[in-house]
Amino acid sequence: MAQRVPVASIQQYSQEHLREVLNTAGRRLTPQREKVLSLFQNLGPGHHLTADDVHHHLKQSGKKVSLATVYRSLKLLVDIRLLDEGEWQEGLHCYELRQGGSKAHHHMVCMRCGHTEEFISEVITAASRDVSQVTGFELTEVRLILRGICRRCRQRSKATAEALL
Amino acid sequence: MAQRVPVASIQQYSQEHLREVLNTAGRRLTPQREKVLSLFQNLGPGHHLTADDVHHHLKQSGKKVSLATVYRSLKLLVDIRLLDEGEWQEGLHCYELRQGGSKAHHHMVCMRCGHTEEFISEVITAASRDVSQVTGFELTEVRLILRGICRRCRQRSKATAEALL
DNA sequence: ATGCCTGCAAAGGATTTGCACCCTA
DNA sequence: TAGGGTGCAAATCCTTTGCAGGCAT
Repeated sequence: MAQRVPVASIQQYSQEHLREVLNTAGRRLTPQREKVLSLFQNLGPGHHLTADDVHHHLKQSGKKVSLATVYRSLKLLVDIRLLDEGEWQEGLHCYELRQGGSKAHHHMVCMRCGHTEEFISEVITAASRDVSQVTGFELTEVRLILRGICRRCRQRSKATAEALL
Repeated sequence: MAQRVPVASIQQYSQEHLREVLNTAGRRLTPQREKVLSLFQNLGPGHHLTADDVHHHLKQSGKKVSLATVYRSLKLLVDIRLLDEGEWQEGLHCYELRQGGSKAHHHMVCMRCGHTEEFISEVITAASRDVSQVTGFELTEVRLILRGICRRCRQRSKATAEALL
């Protein structure tokens, strides 16, 4: 297991990384963009937020960023590959902090409570690479979503069923 | 390989299946719903259409079904599990005929031309089951999307690059 | 200073919904 | 005949965009 790096460092690093990447592209590091990125960093990896979630979180923290700007920043951060975007729950476009390395992590979404777990599978990654290679496909992204009912919800419904007997 | 069943039979079967399922649920088989389902059946499996695509296709065939009804029918057909819904291309909700069996088929989408290939991987299916089992997750659906550049587009851009020399 | 960014509000696109009429079961 | 379905248009929801002023570089 990789050692956990202090949050402060991660933030520091990405803040600089962000400024650098932006400036190189002739774009700017603004307080708004910083706030959006910080939100994800403070929550830590594994959190999936919609644009609206981000807007609300920031508003509650007293950090005002307009919704339009939230949308613009999220898109930007995805371009820069600091965030990932996906529709894990039907109809909900969410963003999450991009995991440090090249590890493709996958999602397991509970259709009852919406809880999302992440996992990594070397087998699946390898299989994806194989399929791509055979097809002459240049693989950029592997995205796997398992949908179903999580353990907690299964136990809950089991308990409910028993109570009805 | 399973023997290929004549299209007519499939249609026949699903038409009846559709009526049966609907009636059982106190709902009705209408010409509109039939037209929407037929469109997918006539195109055959592997076609991904948006609600708007369906609307246009039907209009061109002289079969008028209002867009609102197309939306309502698509949702219904997904509920009945005759169609599958997915966002394979960013921001495009598409529908496709649900493959007969329990085989989870996956998608490989070219980010340049939008072409979509399908494939089946026993390895990935098995790995998904394993992960679910370990986590106590009741698996309902496995959805894998590989994004990248298809062979044709790679060759095309290679040719273009050479022409520029 | 320059011109990229922001906030606001309006525009836009996709999907849903209310309602009066229609038609299947 | 009853009540689910349809078409139409209006309403919603989510996201993008135009514009005037603001602020990094």
